[in-house]
Amino acid sequence: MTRATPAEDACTNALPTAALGGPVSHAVSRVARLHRIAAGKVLKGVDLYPGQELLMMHLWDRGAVRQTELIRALELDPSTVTKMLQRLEQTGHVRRRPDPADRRAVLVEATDQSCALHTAVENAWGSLEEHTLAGLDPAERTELVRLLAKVEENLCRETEDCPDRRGAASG
Amino acid sequence: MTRATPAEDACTNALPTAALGGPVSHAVSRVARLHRIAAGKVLKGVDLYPGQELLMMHLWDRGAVRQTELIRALELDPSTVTKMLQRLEQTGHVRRRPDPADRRAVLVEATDQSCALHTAVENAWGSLEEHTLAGLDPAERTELVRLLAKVEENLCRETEDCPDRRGAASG
DNA sequence: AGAAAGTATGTGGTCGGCCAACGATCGCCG
DNA sequence: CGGCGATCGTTGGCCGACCACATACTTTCT
Repeated sequence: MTRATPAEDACTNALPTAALGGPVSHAVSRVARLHRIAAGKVLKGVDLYPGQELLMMHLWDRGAVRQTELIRALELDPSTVTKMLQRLEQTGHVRRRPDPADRRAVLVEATDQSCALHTAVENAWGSLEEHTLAGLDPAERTELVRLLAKVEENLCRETEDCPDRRGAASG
Repeated sequence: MTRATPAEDACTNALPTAALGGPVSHAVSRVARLHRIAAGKVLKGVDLYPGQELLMMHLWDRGAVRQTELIRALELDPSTVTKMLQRLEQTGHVRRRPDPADRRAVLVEATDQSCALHTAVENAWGSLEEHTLAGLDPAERTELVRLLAKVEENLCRETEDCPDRRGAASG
């Protein structure tokens, strides 16, 4: 009677009510957690914590930006970004300077030191992705992305949190 | 060039390098975060924080258990469970008493008060699941679960964290 | 029995992440 | 020019989650 999907059979040995009532919810949490742990391990080598790499990538990608920009791009809480930046600054990955054009704002940019990690991080990120998707053929990968995107949109609608209704794509 | 999948187009307006280098990793983090937020909102009504509901569900499902059992079932760090339990105890959802059979261990069980929430939580969890999967037909849902399970297994292998090689499924 | 190994749990510290509330600016409008 | 709402960022508090380390008890082995 303890039949389960292959992965569940491999990683757990009982299906609590939670799994029956919400298999996807359950799976998402677990996958996310495992993924974060895996990311943490990979990132350890470059002195970054999971979550920080996304921020750094954005910085490497766009150069000096305001925190607001990061907040929007990463879709995180402002306070979260502030604190991440504080630590990142302290570890020398990031530099912050006041925006001459707007004294409320702060411009953030990656330090040269951190730029040295750029490639390493992207490689790590890439191999993590590859590891995550091991055993999935291209069609399955595409499908997974598609389904995940649909789910994301559903949840996005719920939280009503994504600042999309502003036509920012046009500019 | 700003082509993106529908959901990304709906929730973000630019694809950083991160998204290109690891679309699935990216999607998983975001879906998980949004899902957690959604769960948080739903759970607010029952005085629980996201994460706690899984623990409670296990308790409702299995009655009095040891922390070890919870740790194994939820696949969390022991210290995490300890702290969750401390808070849960303080909010009156859970009771802890020493295990007479093993004085190292502690037996945890849901309080009567918390049992009143049982149904509410399961309903909430169910509707969250439904909301998450809105617009996905049964075949897509199955496929999503299947792919997620595969991914989970991949990551599980990496972290080498899942205590599966012990034949506990018999019990 | 007594030491060594193993198990169950707790502590302290660090992070990411959220919310609520606050100080500082900028901008618009009267 | 002066006020007032919107915007940018920060602080404090709290939670989940990790790790490393410490403690208490059990089991096993000599």
